[in-house]
Amino acid sequence: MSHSHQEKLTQSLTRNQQHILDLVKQLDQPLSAQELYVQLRDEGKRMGLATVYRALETLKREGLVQSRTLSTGESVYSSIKEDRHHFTCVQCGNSIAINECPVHDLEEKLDESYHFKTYYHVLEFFGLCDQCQEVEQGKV
Amino acid sequence: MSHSHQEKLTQSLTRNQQHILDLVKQLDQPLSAQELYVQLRDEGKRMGLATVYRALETLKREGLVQSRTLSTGESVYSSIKEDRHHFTCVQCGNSIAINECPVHDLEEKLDESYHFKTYYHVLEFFGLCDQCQEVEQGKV
DNA sequence: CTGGATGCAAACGCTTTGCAAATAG
DNA sequence: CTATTTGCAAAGCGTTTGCATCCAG
Repeated sequence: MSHSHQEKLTQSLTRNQQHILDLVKQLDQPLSAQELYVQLRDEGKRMGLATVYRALETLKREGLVQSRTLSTGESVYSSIKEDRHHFTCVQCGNSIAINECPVHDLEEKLDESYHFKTYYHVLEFFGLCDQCQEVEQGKV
Repeated sequence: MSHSHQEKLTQSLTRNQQHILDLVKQLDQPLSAQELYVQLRDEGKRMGLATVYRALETLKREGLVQSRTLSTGESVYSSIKEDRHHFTCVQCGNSIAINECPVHDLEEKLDESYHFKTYYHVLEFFGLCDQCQEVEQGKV
């Protein structure tokens, strides 16, 4: 049971939890619990859907995985390599990824002044995308 | 049917939509659709729960109301006066409001370069709060 | 008259939970 | 042997939707 290069975890990971973490890490895009469940099944790593949900919750608590909630209400999970922020259109619901992030300085300050231990942050912009602005103005 | 000081709305608001917007504006904290529903009922402004949901969606599309999703999965709605960001503990689920916001400059830049029309943004930090860090370390 | 708004109840879909069996240490 | 984890199916719960009715213009 090798935990590869993990730091000081509160508890060690179970086999299933490790499988899920490995999968999330190797993916380049966030997936929902159900999508991860299917993916794992296809890889031969069979486990119950409830286990996937429970494992993701554990991994989140451990700071190993992050999640964001889509406009549909479902959560998607990804590893905490880098920030990936989004603009979401309140009209069509589409999301566009954004690279810039002006938050790191503030993050450090908050951790100090509030004694937080921040694992990650989520920054989302909401408004109208280019196309939906045109639709609203009757241009289309 | 006076729309007070609203700008160029795509469509005019119905009476119920106006009631909901008024209520959201006068509240100092975000409420869920169901909480708003109860509040409206208590004020004598009776309407169906579905109407509240539909109205909030409309108000959001119009850029008159903003929402954020709690860790429980439910959405809470508030007016777009000012940003109010949060730190949420992945362990206990508690949220703490934060005043600082380093995002405005970026917001303008994005609107320009992507042709977005940003109504509002949401910034959330996730990690361990002071107390839960201590619990994890066995200090409690 | 006509299209949108509304209310109600049923349906949805993601997530959580109860419980017994399997597993870890 | 005891504490956890797991799987399955059954709830749970906020939200959405179908449909008949109501209302505004």
